[in-house]
Amino acid sequence: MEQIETDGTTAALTGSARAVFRRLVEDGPSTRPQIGNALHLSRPTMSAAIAELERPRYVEMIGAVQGSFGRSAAQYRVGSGAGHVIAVDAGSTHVRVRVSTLDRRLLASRILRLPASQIAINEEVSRAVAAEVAAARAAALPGWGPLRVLGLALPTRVVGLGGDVISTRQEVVFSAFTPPPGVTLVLENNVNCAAVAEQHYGAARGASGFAYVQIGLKIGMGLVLGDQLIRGRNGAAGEIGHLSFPFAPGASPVPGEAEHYLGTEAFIGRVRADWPEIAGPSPIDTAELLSMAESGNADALRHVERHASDIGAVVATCVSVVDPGLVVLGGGLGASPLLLPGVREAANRLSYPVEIRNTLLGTDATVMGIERLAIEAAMTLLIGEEA
Amino acid sequence: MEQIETDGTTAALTGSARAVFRRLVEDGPSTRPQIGNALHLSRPTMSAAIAELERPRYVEMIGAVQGSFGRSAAQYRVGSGAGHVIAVDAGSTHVRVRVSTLDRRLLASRILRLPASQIAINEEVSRAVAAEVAAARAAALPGWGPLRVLGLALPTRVVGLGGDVISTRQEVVFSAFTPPPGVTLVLENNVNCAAVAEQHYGAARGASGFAYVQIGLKIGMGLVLGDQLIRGRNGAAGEIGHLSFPFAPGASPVPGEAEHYLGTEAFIGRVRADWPEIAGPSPIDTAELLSMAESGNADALRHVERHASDIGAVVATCVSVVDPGLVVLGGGLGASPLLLPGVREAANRLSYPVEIRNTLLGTDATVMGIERLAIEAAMTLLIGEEA
DNA sequence: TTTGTTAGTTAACCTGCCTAACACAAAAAC
DNA sequence: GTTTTTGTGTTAGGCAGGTTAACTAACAAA
Repeated sequence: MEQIETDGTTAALTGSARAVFRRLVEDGPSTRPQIGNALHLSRPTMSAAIAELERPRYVEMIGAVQGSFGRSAAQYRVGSGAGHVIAVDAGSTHVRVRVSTLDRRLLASRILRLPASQIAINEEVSRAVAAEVAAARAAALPGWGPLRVLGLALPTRVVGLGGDVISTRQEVVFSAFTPPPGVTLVLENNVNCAAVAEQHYGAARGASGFAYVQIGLKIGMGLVLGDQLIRGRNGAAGEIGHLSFPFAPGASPVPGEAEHYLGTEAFIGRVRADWPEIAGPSPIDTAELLSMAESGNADALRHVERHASDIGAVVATCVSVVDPGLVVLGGGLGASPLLLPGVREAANRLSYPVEIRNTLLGTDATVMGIERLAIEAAMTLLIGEEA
Repeated sequence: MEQIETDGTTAALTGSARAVFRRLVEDGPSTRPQIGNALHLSRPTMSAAIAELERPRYVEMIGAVQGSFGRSAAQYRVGSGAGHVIAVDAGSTHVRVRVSTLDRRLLASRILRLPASQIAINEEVSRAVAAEVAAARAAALPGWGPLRVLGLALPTRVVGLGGDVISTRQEVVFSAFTPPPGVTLVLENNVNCAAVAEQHYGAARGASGFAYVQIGLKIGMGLVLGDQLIRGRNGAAGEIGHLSFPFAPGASPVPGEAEHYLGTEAFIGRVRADWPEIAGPSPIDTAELLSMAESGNADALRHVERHASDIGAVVATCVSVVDPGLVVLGGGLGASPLLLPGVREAANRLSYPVEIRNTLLGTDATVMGIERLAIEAAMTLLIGEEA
């Protein structure tokens, strides 16, 4: 009943072998005794598991580690048979690509700056993705093993097969880009990706629930509750840019108005309209406004404070709905420590106690998150049912 | 290595025995072949599992079922050794008690109407809970087996051992009520309980995620996402009464103001203030308002419509944050079909597509939900790790 | 009474882990 | 340079928890 894996499909592995493989993927190179102790596996079981995993080159020995006494221990890592993944962040200003093994050793990375900021995903972005993926694949070496999964982070809502694909613009990314056949495709919203990255590698490491709030050209949120990413029925969970606004007695709320009020365009517009002539030239964009505020400009500081307070009110709304306990601020404005105190004050004044932190990953968060999701999908392919 | 279970602690059961027991708890009496087919267990394994479960009386045979041909099949159900649970809904107007076996056979039930509507939980409620629980326990028969779990649904935030218990008032229920020693206690917010009940037995059966919105004296929400109840770091997930309000440019939002505006007190106040003198006497409470609206009174209908629209705006806020895809309306006003179209229209206009339904369980939802949670806790006690 | 069909038990086996005991390698002790 | 100490890896055997195969038991219809 031996299942010969000619291509990259699931080989029938024993439970302990799966656990060992997962451990090597998650925690990087380890010696046999380290793995055995961590997973509470006996040495014979470790021997059997390693033997199982070495046959399809899922793992490979990379050396021996000598302790103070005794025989040296063999060290293993994920092997070439496990293959690799390509992670792509198709953003509005850049296309970022990471090619990595399942244990996140970087095989190649590319960054393309788009000629102009693309407000929505379009054919230009699609062409750029096609070119970058082709370039990454052309550089492939035999030691990379098979390509298991291609992950794509998109600045749109993303719905699965059952959903209403038309209403999202997610298909536009394929207008000029044909994904390689036979490779599993993983699509995810870019803010959700950033949240995943913060959860595993960034400011939310160790938290079982938190909200990642992106504050930039658009505003959005990625929600992780009970250790799992919340996507929503229409892929719209966390679409706080779509909150209706204003919300007051007698007022007529307009859907999506929160984004128009809180996005950088409207924000910088209000700043410039309100800028006193004697204070010199008004800032041209939020980056300039931030640097003016950093150097102590009182008018700039006042506007940043005000915006932080507005963001805090939105954060408070989210806190009242899901009570995540932790909020990580990201995106162009959210990465700045200047907004942090204002958001923190407003959110805690208006709702339940919540910790607020800045991103630790910055612009790399999205591509790291889609990389993580691609690796998880590859693990499901290889050993089934990632725990 | 045989573990003799003298009291009610975990007996070391085999995996298949646990699965059989769980199946009997969840789906009620079944024959051996039914269970075996459903769980893909061979007949020898079924024999072993049943034998294991019969020794501690976790299951018992209750008869034989005859098919069209062949030998009749033995039918089993959960036995007295599995014990029972007590579920208590300590509400603001009633205290409801259900005593049931783990497979939800009702052993006893009690309803006490409180002398006056208690706006918050207090010693009066605590005394009532003590009396009702004592009465239920006094009626216990030997066939009920041991009391495994006491579940309490409370109209407060509920936090676990790690949390800030002081801020929640949840301890007030124990001011005059001492829970029976040695019995596992399960506390949960009453709206969350109602959500759990709708998820398993009511309007949200089969949905993997939805929001239960309670509209009555207070407003609140219970969130189920990815099949699990979302409680939040401070037990405040779904506390939409605590949303700050108003939320508009230049306005100063006040925390908790949403409840003051949307609760029945303020609502009926606005109705009475606005009531035209020629329309006759104004309604005294929302129940009267609803019945006037039902019989076609135009002024009553107008106010109900307006309120539905306000509720719809809050629902839209929740939909934009978590996109549950389904919202179940409950509570005194939420149970009425009159509000449904207005909420549905406003929510879908202001946010993403969302199905809106009325509760199917009404005032029983909370006690049924805490019963379910108590049973789940009892299962964890008996077989560990409820899947 | 025979026959066909379904229910349950017994026997034998398989998988996936374990412990016990032994063989092996490398530093430390002599 | 041998021997000891200590940790690494393998071999042998056992056990838990499932399987299939084959038999016995029970019951309705012919």
